[in-house]
Amino acid sequence: MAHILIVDDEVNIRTVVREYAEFEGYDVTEAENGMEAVSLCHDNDYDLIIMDVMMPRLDGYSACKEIHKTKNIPVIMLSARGEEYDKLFGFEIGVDDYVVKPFSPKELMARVKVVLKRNKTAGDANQMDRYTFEGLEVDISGREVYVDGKKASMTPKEYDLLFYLVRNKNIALSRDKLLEEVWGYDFFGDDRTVDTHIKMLRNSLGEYRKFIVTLRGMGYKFEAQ
Amino acid sequence: MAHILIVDDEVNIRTVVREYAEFEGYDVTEAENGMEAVSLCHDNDYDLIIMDVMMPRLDGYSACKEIHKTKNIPVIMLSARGEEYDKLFGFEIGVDDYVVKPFSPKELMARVKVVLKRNKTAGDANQMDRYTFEGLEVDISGREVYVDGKKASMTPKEYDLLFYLVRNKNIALSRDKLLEEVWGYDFFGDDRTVDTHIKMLRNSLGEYRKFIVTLRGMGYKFEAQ
DNA sequence: TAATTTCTTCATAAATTCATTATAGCAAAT
DNA sequence: ATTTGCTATAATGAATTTATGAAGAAATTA
Repeated sequence: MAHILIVDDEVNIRTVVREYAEFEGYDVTEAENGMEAVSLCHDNDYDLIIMDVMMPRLDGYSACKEIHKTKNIPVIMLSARGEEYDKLFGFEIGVDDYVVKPFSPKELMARVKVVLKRNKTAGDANQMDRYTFEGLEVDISGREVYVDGKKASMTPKEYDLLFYLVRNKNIALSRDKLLEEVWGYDFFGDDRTVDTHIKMLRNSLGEYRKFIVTLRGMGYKFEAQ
Repeated sequence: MAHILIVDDEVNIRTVVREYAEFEGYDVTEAENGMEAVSLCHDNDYDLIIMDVMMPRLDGYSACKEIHKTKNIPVIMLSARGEEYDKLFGFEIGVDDYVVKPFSPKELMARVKVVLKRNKTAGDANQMDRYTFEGLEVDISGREVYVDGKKASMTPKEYDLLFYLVRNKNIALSRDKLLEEVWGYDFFGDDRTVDTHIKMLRNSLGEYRKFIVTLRGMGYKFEAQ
């Protein structure tokens, strides 16, 4: 069943939403503010976020933007009446729906249902994830890479490694982390294996090898945008 | 550009919405009640319907149900405050969004934008059921395949496999994914079964076998256009 | 039930890719 | 400037993966 993250600084709101959501059969996790939500999303996968706009530490919009940098999770915003400008703005940055406070939990649940259903069918087959960095195009769903418009042919490990790096762009990744995520938790080989594959990947990327940065004493990072 | 049908018995509302919609670049048609809307939808194709709930002759919900019997057009409902039961009910019968009267035209336009965008990506796949790739014709609804105009006779699994590949063309598909989607979740056989059927499918496709690409270490992909 | 078609598994050869090692090269610290 | 530790690269044998043909099992049809 779907896992929902509820982000609000008022414990009463969290509790009410949690109760209704759990009654509907969803798993629920709570966060007190945007900062906590971002951190939780970094380490976990949620299917939907219900988030207040006004919160201490990090507001709902900023948190939404931050989370969407790395993950594509639908968001329902809880906002006070009369924040129309924010509404227009919010749809732009990837908010899926708004519920105005004070809200009816029933209506909120109806909207949760709709948003989840919508994203289920969308994400199933045709969720395109395609990235462009200057002349480098990385089409993860199509498992294709173009260097200056020309298709690069790479080995499986090169694809897997590049896709993982791109998905986690601008995040430092240790060799251990890469081995665990790209090779699998059951791989107990040499650290240097990563180096070799980074080398081959760099060759495949030509001038765009520059996006793969060596973090001396640490690992690697895909640095772009 | 998108064509919008506005259904409301109050001419002032229709006019305001029309002006904002046309400013955004949409084509607009008006209807006075549900009956008229149903009749218009019977003869024309609209991309979105904005419809009031309360109308003489035929109310919004009934009209929505009636229209959805034959066409899959997204609907935004205009409703008065405090119609919560209706909201829950509406999501069930295929209403995409609600806007509460009195509404801000700006907000309405923001929601129009979201709903259209959502349905653009979703509706794309559902309509087309016949594909042509050079001399290869794939008629999914007719369950027929033509190679250079000549009907190819294939086994059930070959059809199912090809249709799934074509429906998800340019998307990398793992053997597990194919087994799950084409064979069913209750198939617990060998991975290599896919290979064998790919082989037979390729033979059936003759020169157009080229569209089925092997993704080493991963699976297969139908690559075309 | 028998005949026919289709499906799945298995074995093998060919092709590709991988992990490791050794060595050279580079960067930071002393 | 030298040392130390880390990274880049090339080479190679091992391992993995795919294509294919064949055969028995299963399902469908007559």
